[in-house]
Amino acid sequence: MGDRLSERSRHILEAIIEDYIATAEPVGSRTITRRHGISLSPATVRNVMADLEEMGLLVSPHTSAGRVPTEKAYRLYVDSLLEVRGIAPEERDMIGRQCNIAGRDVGSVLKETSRMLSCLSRYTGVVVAPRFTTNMFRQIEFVKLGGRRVLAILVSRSGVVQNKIIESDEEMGTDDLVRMANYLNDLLAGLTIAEVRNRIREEMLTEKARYDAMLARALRLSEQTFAGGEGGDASGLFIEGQANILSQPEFSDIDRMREVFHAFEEKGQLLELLDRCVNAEGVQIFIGSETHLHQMSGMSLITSTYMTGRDTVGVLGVIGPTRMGYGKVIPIVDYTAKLVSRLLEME
Amino acid sequence: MGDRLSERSRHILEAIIEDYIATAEPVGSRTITRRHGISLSPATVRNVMADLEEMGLLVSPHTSAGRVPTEKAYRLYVDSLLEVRGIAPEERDMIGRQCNIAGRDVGSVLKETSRMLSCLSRYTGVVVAPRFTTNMFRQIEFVKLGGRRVLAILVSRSGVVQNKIIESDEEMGTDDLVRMANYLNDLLAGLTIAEVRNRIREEMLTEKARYDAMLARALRLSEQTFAGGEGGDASGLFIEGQANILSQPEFSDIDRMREVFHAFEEKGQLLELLDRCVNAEGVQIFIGSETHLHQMSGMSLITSTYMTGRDTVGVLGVIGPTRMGYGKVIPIVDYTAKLVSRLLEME
DNA sequence: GGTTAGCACTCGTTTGTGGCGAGTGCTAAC
DNA sequence: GTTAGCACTCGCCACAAACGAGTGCTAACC
Repeated sequence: MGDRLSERSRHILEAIIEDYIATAEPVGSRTITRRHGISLSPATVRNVMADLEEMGLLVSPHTSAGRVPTEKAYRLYVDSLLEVRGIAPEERDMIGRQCNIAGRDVGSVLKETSRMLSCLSRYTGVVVAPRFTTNMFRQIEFVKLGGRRVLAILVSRSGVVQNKIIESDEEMGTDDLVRMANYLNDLLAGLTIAEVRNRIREEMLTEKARYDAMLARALRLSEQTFAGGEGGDASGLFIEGQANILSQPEFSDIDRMREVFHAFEEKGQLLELLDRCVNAEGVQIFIGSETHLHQMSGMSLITSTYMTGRDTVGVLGVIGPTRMGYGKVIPIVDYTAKLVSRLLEME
Repeated sequence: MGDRLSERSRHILEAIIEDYIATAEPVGSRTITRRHGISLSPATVRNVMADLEEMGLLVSPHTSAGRVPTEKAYRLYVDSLLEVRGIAPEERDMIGRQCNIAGRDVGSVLKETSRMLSCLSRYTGVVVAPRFTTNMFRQIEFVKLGGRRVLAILVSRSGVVQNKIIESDEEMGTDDLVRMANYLNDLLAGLTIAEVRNRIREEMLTEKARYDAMLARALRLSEQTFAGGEGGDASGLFIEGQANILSQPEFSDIDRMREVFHAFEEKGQLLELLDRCVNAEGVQIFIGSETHLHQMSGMSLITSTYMTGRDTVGVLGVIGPTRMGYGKVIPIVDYTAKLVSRLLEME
């Protein structure tokens, strides 16, 4: 009854988990013996199962049902039982085929990636664009709209475009706007967006700005451009294939499902969770409550990071039930992340 | 038994529809008499109901249940029974509060509008951005990315921004790109995006273009920029509040719901339907099968058009069950469309 | 001592039955 | 034309019985 698992117990546990992943039904001792490799009697298996239950790796929904793996069991499974196969060739081909960037914008590529993740995994795909603020500044342009409205267009080093409509104090000519943009492009070259904000504030305090009206105006305009974070729409979270989770038997409960969809619509908390993944390199796995999101209970998240430049990093992954085909999904996420990195190399 | 409805029948039908909208339960003769204004015995009401059923305005799910309105009944209801009240002041305020455009981009405003529609109606909000191709050209800019990649940024008259990464044949300097953009901005001023495409093709055939390498390059670059329609991500359809339809009792059937969500994810067919609304001015209503989308059976759509300029027109609206609160939703859609038009006036 | 056959037991699921009640259609009286 | 009365239909619910998958325990086996 030690905490160490015997080879046999591990084997049985693995069989149970894989059976449960495949069928979504509690697994009985009988079923296991019929399955591959295990030539023991049901009674023996039952003994082992009782042990596993005591260790907190299995639970039975009720006395006369089979056993179901706990989160702890899944954790053990992905950490030491599961050996990840490489990605299937046909999957690799499909990912490759999706990926040509010419004629598209970064946003649409990321959205398409999310869709592809959902399509291959049969769960829900998520892609988070790199935080705009950690991006390098590349270029700013101003376009005159009607009246005092000016459209500011911001391009980051990694080719992500943001635009904002700005209500300026006074009407400005097209020439003025071009000159301002040139000035700002010089001033802000090579900074991150976060640094840009500080730089603008500093610059506003200089003598030069105080006496040159045009300069002051340029700075005021840019201040508004860089104000207020990511800006609405560009929350940069692409969730695709939500409908896939409707097929999962664990979500036949309508209230449960509403909760999940609400979490998807809110995006805020999910984004927070995914943002935390930025720091860890490589594939990360959150099982059930490990996400610390109660709306996501019963769900797992597999993520990996991708890069669009030396140090601009985004996150992509797959959300599915804890009873997820980890062995299949992990290589998909891994390979996709690497491919997207290659694709968006922009420096 | 004439096809003409008596005043009394109309009154009863209206009561049935409104009761059913409120409760989602088949309505019995008894219930009706208890409701407002009708002081007849249940037996009389039953006679009337039998007539209405024969006219195809009501059906009963089974013999001992009440009656349920048919699509035909809803159509009659919105056409001649329902008198649309103005929008409630608190709703108007909420819409007004959402709407400031400064510091945001057109896309995020539209997305927010969709969210607001869903929030007020408690159904699902949809907003279609104006077709990019019917938009007037305002400005083009090129930004040099790494290697031979160029980022093309396209601004339409109405302030909508599109960007595309282009793989050019040869590496180009920043100065070249600026010069090209200037040339193209002159060339294409005042055309619609659709006209722009033809103009580029014409221009490529002129003597001038044949002997001026820079010009030819500019044209090739712009050709790629304008190729291939709306470009991926910017399908320009914003659907928000999908989770709201989960609360509707008619979608307690999980398969039914999966179908609806699939339709939302595909977007293609829905977009087609909404595109057709562009031509009709004012509020339009599609009830059930009138949408001609079988995935949308049992659902209704209320739309209105909005403008972002003299002749760039988009569509917004609400999707809900046929058993929708038409009286409440119609003014919301109407008012929102007018407000968005005012907000996005850009000329 | 680990393994296994046998067996009583548990408990969710399915099936069947009867009563209840909402609602109808019909008929006859007002 | 309207209404009361009444028999009838049919979904829904509660309860009970039969079923069966699966368990835990015990005793025998190698």
